[in-house]
Amino acid sequence: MKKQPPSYKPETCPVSRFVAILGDDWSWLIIREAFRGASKFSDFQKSTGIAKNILTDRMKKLTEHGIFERRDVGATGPRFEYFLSEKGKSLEPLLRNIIGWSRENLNH
Amino acid sequence: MKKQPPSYKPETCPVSRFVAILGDDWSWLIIREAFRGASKFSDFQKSTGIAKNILTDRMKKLTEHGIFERRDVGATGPRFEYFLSEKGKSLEPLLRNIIGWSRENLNH
DNA sequence: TCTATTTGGTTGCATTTTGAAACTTAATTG
DNA sequence: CAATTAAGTTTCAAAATGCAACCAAATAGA
Repeated sequence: MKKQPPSYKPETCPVSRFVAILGDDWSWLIIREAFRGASKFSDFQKSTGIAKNILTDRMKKLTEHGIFERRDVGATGPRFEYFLSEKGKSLEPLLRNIIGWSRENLNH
Repeated sequence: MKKQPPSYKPETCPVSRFVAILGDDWSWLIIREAFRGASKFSDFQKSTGIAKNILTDRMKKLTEHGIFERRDVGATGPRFEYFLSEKGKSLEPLLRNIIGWSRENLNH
């Protein structure tokens, strides 16, 4: 999404700001896993199947935007835990809506 | 999103099915424009700023998934109108949620 | 203490998707 | 029947994605 005409500049358009962060293939799956209890990098990586470099980018982006927080949990090896911030948790109703709409409208 | 482990196969995961269709940079902006009254190819193209070839792909995809319907409206030149199906209209609460969440949580 | 192990990443490169601009096609108006 | 209009297509460059191999920090165990 390179070009943005006046009506869709992130400064003035909530939908534009939304898709800039959550409008991709993986973020919602990552967030859903978090609600299910995932917290370690490897949790997300294994359960979603996302490539490691892409997961690194997404967690960084979501963390920068305050949806996740990254915490050091001293254990063997590098040891970080990603957990949903209050802002992240506030996505739960939206996630439920997505799941509900999908179940009703996207037949497999 | 190439690889999909068992727990995220579209057949069994509503979130996966959702992002496969609505998890991209443009679809929500297109849908929002439709709720605002856009209907012609050029309406969507001008108001969002999306490249024509990408818009072609998105409208095709959204139409194939029953969110838009394409109708011939005989006027000068090629003359199609894209309008939201019932399924498309059923996205309105979700769109409102997205806008609301974005306004409250994504500061510009 | 020294080494092996366990994460959580990076890097390099191939493949896919996106974007911009120019071009094409179909229909219609004058 | 030519000019116009709208909806695409095509071409090619640039960016994002995916995979596999590699690296690095920290602890556990000997």
